Amino acid sequence: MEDSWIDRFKGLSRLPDDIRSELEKGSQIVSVPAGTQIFAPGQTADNLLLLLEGTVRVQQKSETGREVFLYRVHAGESCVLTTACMLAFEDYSADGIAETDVSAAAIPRRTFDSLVAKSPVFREFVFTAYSRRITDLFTLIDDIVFQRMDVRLAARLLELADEAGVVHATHAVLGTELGTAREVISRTLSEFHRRGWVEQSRGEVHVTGRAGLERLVRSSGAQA
Amino acid sequence: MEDSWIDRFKGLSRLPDDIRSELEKGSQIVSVPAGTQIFAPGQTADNLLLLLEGTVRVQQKSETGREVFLYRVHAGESCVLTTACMLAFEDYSADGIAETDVSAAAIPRRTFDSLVAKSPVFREFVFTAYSRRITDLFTLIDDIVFQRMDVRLAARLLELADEAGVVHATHAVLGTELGTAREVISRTLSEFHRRGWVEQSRGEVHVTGRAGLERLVRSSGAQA
DNA sequence: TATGCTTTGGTGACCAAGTCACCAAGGCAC
DNA sequence: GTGCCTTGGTGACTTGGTCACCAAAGCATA
Repeated sequence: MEDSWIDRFKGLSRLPDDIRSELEKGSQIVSVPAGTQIFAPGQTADNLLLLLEGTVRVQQKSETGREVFLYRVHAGESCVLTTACMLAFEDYSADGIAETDVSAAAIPRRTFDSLVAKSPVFREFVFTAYSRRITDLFTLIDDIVFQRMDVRLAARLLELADEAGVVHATHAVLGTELGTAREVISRTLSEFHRRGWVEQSRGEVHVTGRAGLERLVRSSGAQA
Repeated sequence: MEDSWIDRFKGLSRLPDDIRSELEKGSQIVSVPAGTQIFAPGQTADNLLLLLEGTVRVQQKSETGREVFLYRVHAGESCVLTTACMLAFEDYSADGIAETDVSAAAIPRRTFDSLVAKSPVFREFVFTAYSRRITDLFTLIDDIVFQRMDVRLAARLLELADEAGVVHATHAVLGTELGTAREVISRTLSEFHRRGWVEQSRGEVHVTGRAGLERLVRSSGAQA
């Protein structure tokens, strides 16, 4: 019991024993390969997913066919917004895609509902996750409206770079992430290159001047 | 009992009698004048508000000092996103301002928590409200990223016009509503005027050619 | 290995929108 | 009335998004 996945979630470790075991028995661990569509518009979500490994990218298809990146769910977080739709029996308008191989604890509607009813700790966990997600959305809107593209791109590069400082993404992908066009990414990256902050090769960007990017991000009164 | 405010909320009318009376006894009707700040960042929300009369505008102050309009709560709806913060004991990052005189049923945290625990119908009400709000935010992001300003302004004018077709708002206010600059509103309105769709006077816009605005909105594959 | 297709990235021209600086007219307080 | 503040208008300029291309890199396969 003491090695349960439950302990990977800060808000859940305080659960009393009876609730813990109901949660463990009433849920199951699932694994899906990278690229899997985890949920999609028009398809009712039946499970709340708590991510154990990997990342899930949540985006929305616009009426015009293009896509907007909304947020990314990391290990230790939950796809909590789907719960609204689970309990409301409404369709979700965004889709979620496994960016890497993913494993997660899947809590079916029945278990979820029962835990929300029984456990104040579980309720707090769920609403805290909500609150964080919603705040993130607010910040996203703020960024889109007021922040310059070069600052947003710099921040995103720093966020996506691996230990070696390499970002594995095409210009087109970076474009969708930031809700802009590929050309804009190309132009901005050329500018970053000119300043000696990045090197480019096909499908990846090497961050060579973290400090410069960081200075740019900080200079715009930005946070995180 | 049959004239209770509860019946103004579709999702609540199915509440069983014991829950209904708990809700009525555990909440109170409050009224505030137009312009009141109903909740603000850094101030914990203590009540879930169910709006009976009036409208509340929810916006966020950005780091740069400017404001982004997020959404508007109408009579018959709830400021449900504040519940996330109520139960998560976290601060809300947006502020809510009464646009008109407002009356609302205020449900304190204690009552809210107890109802969520006891009543599946109440849970569904809450999560449905969430789901709608979140979907709205997604649509907003989509609009901001992909929709042209003239289309967005046209849609907003149609939405804000009273029965006489008059919108009471300065260019600056319309600017914040759409997350753009006053100048852009001025220019776009001049263009609408040139096309005979609106007349302007200080602090208000008269919609004289609904059909034209509607055509513009429809032409861009927009909904609602 | 040559041939062609697809993916990725680069570029110039153009348009839409945000920013800046400034001015003019309307309304209000005194 | 006089001055002040709010509201709206305008031109010049920058940033970002769109469109139409093209070139180079990778890949399949004949």
